[in-house]
Amino acid sequence: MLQLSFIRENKELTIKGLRKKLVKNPEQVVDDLLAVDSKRRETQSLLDGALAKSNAISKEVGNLMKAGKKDEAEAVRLETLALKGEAKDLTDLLADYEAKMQEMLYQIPNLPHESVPEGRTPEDNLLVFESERAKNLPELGADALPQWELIKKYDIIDFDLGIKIAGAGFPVYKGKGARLQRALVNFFLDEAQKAGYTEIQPPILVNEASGYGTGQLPDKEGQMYLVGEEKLYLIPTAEVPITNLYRDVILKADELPIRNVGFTPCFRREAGSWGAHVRGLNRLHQFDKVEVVQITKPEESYKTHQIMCDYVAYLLEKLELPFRILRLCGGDISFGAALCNDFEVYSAAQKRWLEVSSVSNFESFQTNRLKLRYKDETGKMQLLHTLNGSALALPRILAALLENNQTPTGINLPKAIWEYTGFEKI
RNA sequence: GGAGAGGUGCCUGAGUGGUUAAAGGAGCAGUUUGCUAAACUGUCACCGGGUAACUGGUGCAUGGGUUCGAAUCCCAUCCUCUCCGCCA
Repeated sequence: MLQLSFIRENKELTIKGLRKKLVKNPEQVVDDLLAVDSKRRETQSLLDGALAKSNAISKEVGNLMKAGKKDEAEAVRLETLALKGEAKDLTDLLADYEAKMQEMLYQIPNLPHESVPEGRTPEDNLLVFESERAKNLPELGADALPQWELIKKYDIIDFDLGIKIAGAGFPVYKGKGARLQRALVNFFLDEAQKAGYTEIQPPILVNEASGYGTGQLPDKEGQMYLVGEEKLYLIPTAEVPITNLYRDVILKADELPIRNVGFTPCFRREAGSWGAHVRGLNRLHQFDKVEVVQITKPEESYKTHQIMCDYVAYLLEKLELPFRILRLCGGDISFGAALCNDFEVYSAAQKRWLEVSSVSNFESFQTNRLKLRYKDETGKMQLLHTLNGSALALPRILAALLENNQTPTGINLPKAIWEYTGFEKI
């Protein structure tokens, strides 16, 4: 959620940013918001005056009662009836304006960073980096198998069993498949720890307030699983619980930056997004992911974003995967992000690029909802910045590893994870 | 699931209708100091008004209600803890 004071003071900048994010009629959106805001403030002033008067009268009644002047107190008491009605009306009016403003603010996306390219579709995303392996893509020959065939051939993941016990999109990992997945998780967690992140094991169900805190609600209501009668949501990413640990928190400057990493399963309904390219591991309702989350001072967040991107790139190099980095354009970047770099690995049998990580800077968009702040050097309360990124999402990494490393005699795993798998080959 | 207790600021914790989020502690800042300690002073958040000093309002789990006036009384909801039961 954008800060109202920012919009008020930077109207043109806001409109420009919203236009880049392809918001329709940004002038109208901002004007409507500011109109409600100005009425709200006007109403608040009137209400404050009425309440101040009423407080004074109450005090007077109290004093008269204490002094034993009961009749005078009674007379003053009668005077307040009109005032009371007025205050009630103003209170209701103010509540209306506040609710309306809140609703409008929730609908407004974050403003994109200046380095975000203009654009509408994924084709408009900007290629910012290609790894050496990406410049020299592996050629597998005509008989190369896509991941869904390899999975069957080596019997490491069973989709039919998943359908039997849960439904499509819930794979069952078996034998070396399960072991490989666990090995990758441990590899990612150990690397993150070496890079300075603290490991967190959060709940994977969260309440409504947490959904609002990180911005999944109300924007993506239908994309999360709602569980039971408790109104709890299955998390779509560890970002949600790990960032919400800091909801309603005022941090001290010396506690910053916060660097957390968490491994969780992630659940996504993916309503309406099933199509031709979602076979096998490409899109799932449940998948595992290791997520890194940082909370920084505002002036450090872009430097941190770069560090996080470098870290993800380092992991992909260790896994010997060809990858590229795309800077998402205004039309493709998510609702709450100011800047987002997508990491894609090349899956050589499908001959497709698969997104395995998004590293985003939310600036103060989440912390404004979370009320996550710190006192800066001058003693002023300031919203912090949040960033997060996958490091990494498992299924597509698995897909690329299987496809790119297939040989007639088996699948050769990258050296970096041998000590975790206990085998070098599937 | 049964019974009970409770939710007040960063923490402890008083407060059963009348100025006040008491009081203490922690942390931080300032003063003092050769240094440290001690002492003293200041220090909750949010929304308004004001260039500013300052000032109005709101907040005692949440939402309603009663009252001139609510932390305090009433209703509903949420959460936590204890004991019993069940149980990974």
